[in-house]
Amino acid sequence: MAGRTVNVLNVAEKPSVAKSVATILSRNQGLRVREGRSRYNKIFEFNYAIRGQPCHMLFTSVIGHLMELEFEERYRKWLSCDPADLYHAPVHKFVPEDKKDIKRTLEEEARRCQWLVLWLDCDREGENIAFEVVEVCTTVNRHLNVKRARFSALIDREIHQSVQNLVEPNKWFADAVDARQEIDLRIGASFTRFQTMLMKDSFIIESGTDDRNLVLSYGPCQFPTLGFIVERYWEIQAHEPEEFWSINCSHKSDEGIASFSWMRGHLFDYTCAVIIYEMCVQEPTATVAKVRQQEKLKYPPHPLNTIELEKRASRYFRMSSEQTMKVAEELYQAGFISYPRTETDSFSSRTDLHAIVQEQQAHPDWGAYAQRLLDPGASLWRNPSNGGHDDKAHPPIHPTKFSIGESRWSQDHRKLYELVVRHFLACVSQPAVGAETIVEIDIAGELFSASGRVILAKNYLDVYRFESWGGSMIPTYTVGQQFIPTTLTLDSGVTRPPPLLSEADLLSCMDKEGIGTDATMHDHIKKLLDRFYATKDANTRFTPTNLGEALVMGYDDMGYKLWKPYLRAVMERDMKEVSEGNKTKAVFLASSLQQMKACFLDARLNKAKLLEAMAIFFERSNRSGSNEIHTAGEVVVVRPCGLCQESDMVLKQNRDGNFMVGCLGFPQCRNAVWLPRSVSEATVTTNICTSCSPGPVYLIQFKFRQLEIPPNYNVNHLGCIGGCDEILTQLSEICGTGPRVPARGRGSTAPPGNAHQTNMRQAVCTYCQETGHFSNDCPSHISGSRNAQRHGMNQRTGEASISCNTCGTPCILRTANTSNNRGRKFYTCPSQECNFFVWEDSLNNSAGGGSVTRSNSIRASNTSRNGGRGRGSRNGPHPASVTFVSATGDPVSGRRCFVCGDPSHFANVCPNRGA
DNA sequence: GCAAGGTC
Repeated sequence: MAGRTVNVLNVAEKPSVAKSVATILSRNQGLRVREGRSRYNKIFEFNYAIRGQPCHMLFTSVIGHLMELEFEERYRKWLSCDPADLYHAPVHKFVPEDKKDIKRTLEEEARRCQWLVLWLDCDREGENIAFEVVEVCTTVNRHLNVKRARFSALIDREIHQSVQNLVEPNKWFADAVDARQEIDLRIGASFTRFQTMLMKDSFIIESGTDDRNLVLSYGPCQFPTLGFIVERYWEIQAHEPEEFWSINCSHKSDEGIASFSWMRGHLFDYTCAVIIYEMCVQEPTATVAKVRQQEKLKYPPHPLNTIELEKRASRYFRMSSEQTMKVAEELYQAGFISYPRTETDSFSSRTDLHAIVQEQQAHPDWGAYAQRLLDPGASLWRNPSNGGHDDKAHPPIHPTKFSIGESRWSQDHRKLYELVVRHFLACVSQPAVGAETIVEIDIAGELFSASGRVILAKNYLDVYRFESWGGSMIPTYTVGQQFIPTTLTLDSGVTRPPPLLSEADLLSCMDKEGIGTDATMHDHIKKLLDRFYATKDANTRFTPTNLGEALVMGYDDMGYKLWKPYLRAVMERDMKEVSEGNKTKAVFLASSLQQMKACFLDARLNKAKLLEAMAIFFERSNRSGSNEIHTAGEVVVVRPCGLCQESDMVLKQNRDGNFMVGCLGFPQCRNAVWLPRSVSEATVTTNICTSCSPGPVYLIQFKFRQLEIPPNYNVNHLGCIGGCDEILTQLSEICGTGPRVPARGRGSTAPPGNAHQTNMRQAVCTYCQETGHFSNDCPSHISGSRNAQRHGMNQRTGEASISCNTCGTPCILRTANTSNNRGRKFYTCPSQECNFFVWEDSLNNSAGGGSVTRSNSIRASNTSRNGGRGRGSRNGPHPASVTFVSATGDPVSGRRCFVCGDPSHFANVCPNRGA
């Protein structure tokens, strides 16, 4: 159907694509360039034949979306309408001022063309932009023949194939985006106006910004992002440290030292751990059960996409995702790296990977590595792995131009270019190879293992300096070999809360839940900082501000999961339905907006929840004299923190009204003393306690609620939280302390209307029973080893009624704090030598004979037989060799039950063992 | 003064 030459207007999504495609199609022959109305969007001209039809091709571009969506004028002013009206207020698309010149170029060129070919990116947004271009062009030329070019990479064959097989634009794809835009706008604008006006009227909000500019925005991406941060923060607060025990063993020989860890990991039940430990100590000979040697590979990363670039730049350089994208964009604009906004993490088989490596051979730092890669004799090359993502539009991020660093580059430019190059070189390299040895030993039926690793070939790790693979040597062992452990200890530990979310963690959460796109995730993160919803520390970890926490808490109290990723997930599913033609845009819009409007109206009805949550952190603006004792920001120091020894401990009142004295170093330091629930008022005085340390410990004037304390206690009390105050201790025990209900944590299904808790659990040491620290931080400890612990006398319950059967020292009565036995009392010997332990309730149980002497304590001493006093000092090294002796000083030989002393069985099967 | 999505 060859005939008269037709003029074809071709439009790409960005200038770089217009240039690339024009260059490919023209084969760089007769390609002319001229200026358009917009300085960024050139117009390329050349001749081409589409299916035999001679064409004069004009190739230009837009810069992403050409149009924006906006409410009609009369709804634009914040006070012009009820925010609820924004769910049905008319909206229209328009070309914003900064895109007008692009529009004019399109109009001018479209007038003289017969065909319009759309070269927008082949995703939903691209299809939507295509329809924006169609609207602009067909408005001035109704006779345009509109076609779509589908291409998945800027590669010659693909582009030529694409132009010879033009298709129709996909309206369903564009519709899905239209609907998303409209829903985002209506939800965002309505909630933002509502909550901003509500809060600004009600509270004094310090946000570091001018009150006039304070906007409390709500958005379907920014709020779930904030939700991730708050949820983690709550998880940390709700964490209840739990003590656990593990048995550890080391063995030193001429070849070095091996640390064996218990293959059970750890136990939360102290008694069980002691019983097993005792079995080990009775028969301490270790027998090597298994020696496994295997080759281990550490693979290089997948090719680099945007999210990985952001995560790695954050991890390796602590660069913010926003800065990373800004620098990457500049490197891309200057031609040094490929397009930085890509989901793709696998290279097309058509990419000339060798050519990219070749370019890097001259680099002073990694040039030699690039040369080795290209040397077939070095066998370093490996085809890159496939990460499983492909946006069909862009390749993984890789270097496109060699540079030893340009003079105008900042440090960040240098770092990011280096990361892109090294990552690429790593991708085409062999994995690192290590030889791993795992040794398993058996002590009295318990298994322990130790491992060592030798790196045989670093391979990709030679160039990818950001990753490492630790190696450690252990002595050689053979199966059946026997030895006496150098140390065998029962150690305690405590479970720790997870850390605050890092930027890399946050990006992972967003990626996993589909919040934002690779090109926008960093924007959402930045928005949270700009809105003062969250802060980021030097380690790139995020903490919600009071404002951020209050907003999430308020909506959560209403029972709405507006701060969860579900809303976005549902919208994403609906968008997919629309883009596949299974649901119309009208149906999606109507149902979604109806639901959201109902949610909005309900939220507004329940605004008291939002106000309540805000009132926890902020002062009411319409009340001058708050009757609350401690408002946000007020800091009243009670004492220096003895745990972290860095910060002060201050008096605080939690959301539930309970008082506590907590460390300002929270959440890094979790030292806290909860005060009795019956306290109605607490004021720090200038009086200083004469006995508690570290001081000064300021006395607090308490007022108790009369009805909540026994009649023999005074309503007013000047007390000390340092541990010396019997009255405070007694009232804490009688009235209880701290939160009344568990704090919300991940997946909490707490019904709306719950009182809120911070639940910074009261720290109570299970050894000395003092508040303010856990047993692993107990000052009474001499070392972390259970075998060498000295227990402080319990001030409250120190009245020992029984004595240790080994040393005769009066025992202390303590309270178990493990999940299985919480609240149960037991006796232990305060001596560091004895491992005496007995449940209080078992003493009254006649089945066990009622005698504590049935317990067979064990001690470990060094060979000098000095009674063990020479070992276990806080910093002292372990002795070179240790033999185990029984309580009587005889070498341990026979097996005896720890509970009843019977040599016929072990304690774990003892018929007399307590529950 | 609101959203999220493109991109110079």
